[in-house]
Amino acid sequence: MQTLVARVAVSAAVYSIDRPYDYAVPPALQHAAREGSRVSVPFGKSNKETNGIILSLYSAEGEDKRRKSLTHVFSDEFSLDEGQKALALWICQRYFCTFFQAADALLPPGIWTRLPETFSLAAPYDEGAVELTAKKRRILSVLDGAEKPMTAAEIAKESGLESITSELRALARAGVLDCKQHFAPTPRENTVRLVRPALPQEEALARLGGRLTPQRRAALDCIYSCGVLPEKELCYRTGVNAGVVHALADKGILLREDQPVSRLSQAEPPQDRPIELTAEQNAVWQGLRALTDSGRPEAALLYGVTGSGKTQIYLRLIREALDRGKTAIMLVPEIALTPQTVRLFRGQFGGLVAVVHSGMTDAQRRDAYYRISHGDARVIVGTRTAVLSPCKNIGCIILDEEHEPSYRSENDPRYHARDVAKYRAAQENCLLLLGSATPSVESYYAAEQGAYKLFRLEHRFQNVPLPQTLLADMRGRLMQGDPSRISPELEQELGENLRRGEQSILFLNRRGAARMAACVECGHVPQCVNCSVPLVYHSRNNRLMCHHCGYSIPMPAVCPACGGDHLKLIGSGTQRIEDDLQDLFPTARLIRMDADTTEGRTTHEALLEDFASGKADILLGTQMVAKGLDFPRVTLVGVLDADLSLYSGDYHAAERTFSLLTQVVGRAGRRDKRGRAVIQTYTPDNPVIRAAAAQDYDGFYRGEIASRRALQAPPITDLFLFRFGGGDEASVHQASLQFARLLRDKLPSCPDAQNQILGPAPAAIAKVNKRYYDLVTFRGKSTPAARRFASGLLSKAETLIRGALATVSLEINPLF
DNA sequence: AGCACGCCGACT
DNA sequence: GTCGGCGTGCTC
Repeated sequence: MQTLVARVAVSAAVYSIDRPYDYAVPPALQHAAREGSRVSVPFGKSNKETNGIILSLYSAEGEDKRRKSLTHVFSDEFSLDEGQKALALWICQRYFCTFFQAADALLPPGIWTRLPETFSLAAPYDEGAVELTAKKRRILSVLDGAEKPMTAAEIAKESGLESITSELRALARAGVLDCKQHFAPTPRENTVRLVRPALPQEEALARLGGRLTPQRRAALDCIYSCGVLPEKELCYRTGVNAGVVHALADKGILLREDQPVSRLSQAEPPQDRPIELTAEQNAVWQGLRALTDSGRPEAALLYGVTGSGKTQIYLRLIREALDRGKTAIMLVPEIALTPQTVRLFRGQFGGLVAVVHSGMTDAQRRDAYYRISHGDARVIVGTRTAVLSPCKNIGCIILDEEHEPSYRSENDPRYHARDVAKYRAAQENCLLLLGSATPSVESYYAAEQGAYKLFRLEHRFQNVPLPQTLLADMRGRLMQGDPSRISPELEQELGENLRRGEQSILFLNRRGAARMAACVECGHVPQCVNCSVPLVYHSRNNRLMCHHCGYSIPMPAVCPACGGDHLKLIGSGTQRIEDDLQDLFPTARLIRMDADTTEGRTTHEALLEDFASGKADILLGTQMVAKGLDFPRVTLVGVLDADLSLYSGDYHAAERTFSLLTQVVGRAGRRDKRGRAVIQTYTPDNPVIRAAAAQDYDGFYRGEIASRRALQAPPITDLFLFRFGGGDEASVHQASLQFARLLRDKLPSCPDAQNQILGPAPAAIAKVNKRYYDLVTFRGKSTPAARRFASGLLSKAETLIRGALATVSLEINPLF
């Protein structure tokens, strides 16, 4: 006897048991089940209904007793194709997650909706089939009195019992209860109801004759002058009720149709505006063009100083990909995905653009997914998640500001958009272009090694000179007990700018610079009860808040430890600097922008607009003022606490600081005016600070790569980091210790690894959200063999720690 | 005997 | 991760 069997990747399978599981396809589902289909299957001893994806189908002879059957096949629209399957496989191997986790990341959200299982008595039931505990009797009596099937939650509520799932499962297995799983239909595409005339106007009027009421007349007048309108719009414009429109449609005078929202934007045609290039840009473009013509996978790094016009080259590349009938992916950092950016690409490529980012609603993301997978959208503009888009036939993938940390996912799977892009470009034989004014050390190293072709744009647009930079030494002031955060150098420059009516930006390097409360008497610093970090003062609500978990307390009047009234705020928040500035320059108009003052994107945008239109003299803020908009009238930039981000202890610290400072300083001066920058620092001799002040990337890179080599840090070698986490510090510690011992035994047999183990050590922030973290690391080259070895160890670690109330994950070259 | 808890193996 | 089976050991 022949049975159709599906090999399924199952969502409930954890890493150490992640493999395809075989299920019989019941006849009723055989028409729907395909390779790539999303399904529901029973899994585990309790046969819990679990999501899955069919990897392949085959026919088998005879029966296999152990084989269970598919329960349900989800709608076809969001099934995985071959390319996505290969990508998911690559992701789960590279980022140490299950196949299902990887595959799910490629699909839009909200497509797995299932209703809770319901239970009912299987009448008549056999009393002798199970031994009935008091709990089970209670459950049966509740169900006996019920009119319709109940969910577990309803039964629990009705019976007053807790944790009844195991009883319900036992009763279902014994055949006493019927367990039913229901599936909600997958949400359809968002649609708009459009209305258009079905007849010529005279004919319509004739047909209505005397029944042409004023309302009908208004609706018809409107629709005949507009042609097509959304029904809502028609009602809105004419003030008629939707019933009137329905009546006209029933009489065959109007046609109503549902149009997917996603198709509407296609109405906008591509602009085909000429993309002008300077001589230097053109040279780069010709070089890249040669790469796209090669028909092989190619990768290039475009190192171009701020304002050198990288975007023009991106537009040209995308245009060229479209002309060849291909698609293009344009990735930008989270902070840069502003309405302006979207407008730029829409202006050029019109309705061919799909925007993809994680802030969109589920329905919006499904629409975008639909348009991309159907080939309606061919230019994908978005943040890191856009690199997972279901586009086919890719002509080029571009990462702007490739060094940005937002390309790294912080949730499982913890992929890096740059690496995924590299894989996809290789699969598609297309060009990967990485652009940056401060390339990541990794990428520049790869370019040096010849893995990437390197292109440079050395000249700023219209040859605007780089700002003149001044380092302000803060050390002396600190020792003299001068608490002011504004150096005399900066004060003087600010004063000058105000006199001349020019704008200034002050950038506060917030990393570690937040305002904490500390008792001057006993030294106590209020900490978060969940996370091992100091609480940060927020002036908005006068509370101390945790930036990791959101815990907060009102600002205490007295020291919670010693009861003294000397609890003071230390560190410098933007609020405090705002006060200082207001004291120094009482007439200056200030805009302060940080997490306190800007809730949500719109206020943020509005503040920047205000500043751009000259409604303020000084913009003061954190990270968010560093990037994004160009302000042509800004001629002075000040950086406060430049070095604070240098000492956070991970190997990315110097790189992050350099790129931040370079970008901020690059904001100053445009067109006709040479800008000035003042960098306030406590370590003016630090080579990273000096290189940033001089806008000297090459100098920075040479120093940094030497120090990475000395430290044996990436990209010279790779770090395999196992992270153990759990609520109980002791058991996390025990687990990581036990694992480190295991690793010591096994590591000598690992190909491409150095036989040296780091840790277990507590993570830099050891406790986050009531969870403790321990790290165990080894160094090696991230080769397929080494990754297989590490994967095996992760599985072992997972089984090792079971019951320890701990979890373990593995990352290569993570952020700490 | 009756059950709570921890450990262990299995998951198609 | 989650369940069920089984042993241990405590309690009525």
